[in-house]
Amino acid sequence: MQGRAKDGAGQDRLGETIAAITRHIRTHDLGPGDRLPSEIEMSRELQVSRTVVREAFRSLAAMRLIEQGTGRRATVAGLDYASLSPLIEHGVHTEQISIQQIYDVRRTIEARTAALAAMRRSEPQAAEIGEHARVMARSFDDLGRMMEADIAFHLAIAKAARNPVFTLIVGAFEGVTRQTWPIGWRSRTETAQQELVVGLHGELADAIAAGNPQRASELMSLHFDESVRALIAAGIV
Amino acid sequence: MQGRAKDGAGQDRLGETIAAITRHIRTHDLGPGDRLPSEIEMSRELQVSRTVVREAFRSLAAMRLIEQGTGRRATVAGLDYASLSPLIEHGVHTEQISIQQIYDVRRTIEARTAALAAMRRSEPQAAEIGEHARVMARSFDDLGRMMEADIAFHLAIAKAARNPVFTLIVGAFEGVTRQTWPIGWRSRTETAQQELVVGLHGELADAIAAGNPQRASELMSLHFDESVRALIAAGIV
DNA sequence: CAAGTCAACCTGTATGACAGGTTTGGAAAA
DNA sequence: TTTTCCAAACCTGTCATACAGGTTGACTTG
Repeated sequence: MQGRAKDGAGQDRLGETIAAITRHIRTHDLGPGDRLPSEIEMSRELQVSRTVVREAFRSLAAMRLIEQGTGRRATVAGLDYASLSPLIEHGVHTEQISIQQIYDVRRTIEARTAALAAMRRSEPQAAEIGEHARVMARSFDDLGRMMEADIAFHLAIAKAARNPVFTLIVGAFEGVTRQTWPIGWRSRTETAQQELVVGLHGELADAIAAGNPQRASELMSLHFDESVRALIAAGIV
Repeated sequence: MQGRAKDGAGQDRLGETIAAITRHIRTHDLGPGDRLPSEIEMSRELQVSRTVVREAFRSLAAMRLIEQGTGRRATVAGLDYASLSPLIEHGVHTEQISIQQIYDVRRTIEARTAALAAMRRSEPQAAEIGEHARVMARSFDDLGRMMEADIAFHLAIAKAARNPVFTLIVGAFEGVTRQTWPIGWRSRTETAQQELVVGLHGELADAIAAGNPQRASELMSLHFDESVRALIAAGIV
């Protein structure tokens, strides 16, 4: 064991190793799918044990900057909101975030994605959005399917907005939505209310297909107003 | 070694351990600052090696759901956007996100935080926002200080909006901002342009202090319009 | 009762080992 | 020559053990 760390630099081996890996990605100009050095290679290069390198890789994998798999080299990851959902859920479970606060953010973001989608959506995207709305309309007997169609609907709109950051944010709320959706639905006791919600999705899909950003944005805002009312009616704060 | 995993469940020890830890937090109703079991305790309980438990803890720490420190038990973490900045930076470096896309998201979000801040800010918060604007106004000779004041200004507004999710999102862009701010500033070659930008911050602070959400929102939008023009002038896409 | 001390506990890191998945070069077959 | 197939080399996942150094809490001492 020779002078490994302590040579002027700090002694935060893990942090430095994480930095070294991200630096490697940048300096080698790696993109999604490109392979990273093996753990042993990296440990030799940085003069730290494989243990530290492993924890560094794991940390990056947890943030979804890289992807790992048994026997396979780690690869640079594409953008993925999977690491955001747990963060939001954690905030909600520990009562640092309220559901209403999430809805306020979603209204703000999704009014914009709806407008952008109306301007930028491709034909297949418009079709997909419409299809999700239609699935919802015929899933009154299968709420699980309706919920998934609802989530897919909003995500498809975000994707049609052609700005991955919006997709990231909308996706971040997916986990929480899956947990609160049934509550919100059940709170809409009148059939008329339920049909209104589903109908709103259809109109929104039409506005986006018709390329009417103003109306799309308005409908999305209406949708969230209604949702917040439903949640309040269900006693959710 | 007796029947550890493989007993009906899957064999993804790491994933299961992570799930077990988050479950522990939920079932014991732990909040920020509360201590988690030690690694050895956890490994005995889940019948996995300390190695796996360590990697699980590390993964959660990377997502900032828990906090670790040498010799100390891991504790549940408060909401923190520190894990989001690297994600956004990764997206930018790998060219999956453009700076303009980030600005579009920021405009959307921050027009709303400005309006909310105008409605909800406390007196100290209004004072803090104003102070950041004033620091900017007298830092033409120290761009590092001006940049930090600018970043702090926007974050203070997000906090004054009293919705932690907005703070999370605004904070997520901090890292990227720190890398692109100087470029944007330099592209404003005319002194008049530079004074306009700084002046806008002052007016925004005033609108928030005066409790004028409409104007605060408008000013924030103007600010981002100007910023995008500056970035385009600098050749940033 | 306050301050200081120490033992028990805990995390960070290193090393070595091995199971089982993945890659890859080259041999064998077409 | 090209394609197919296979075994060796390589790689990650997990376990066990060891020890340095930070933290904590209880016990001792003033």
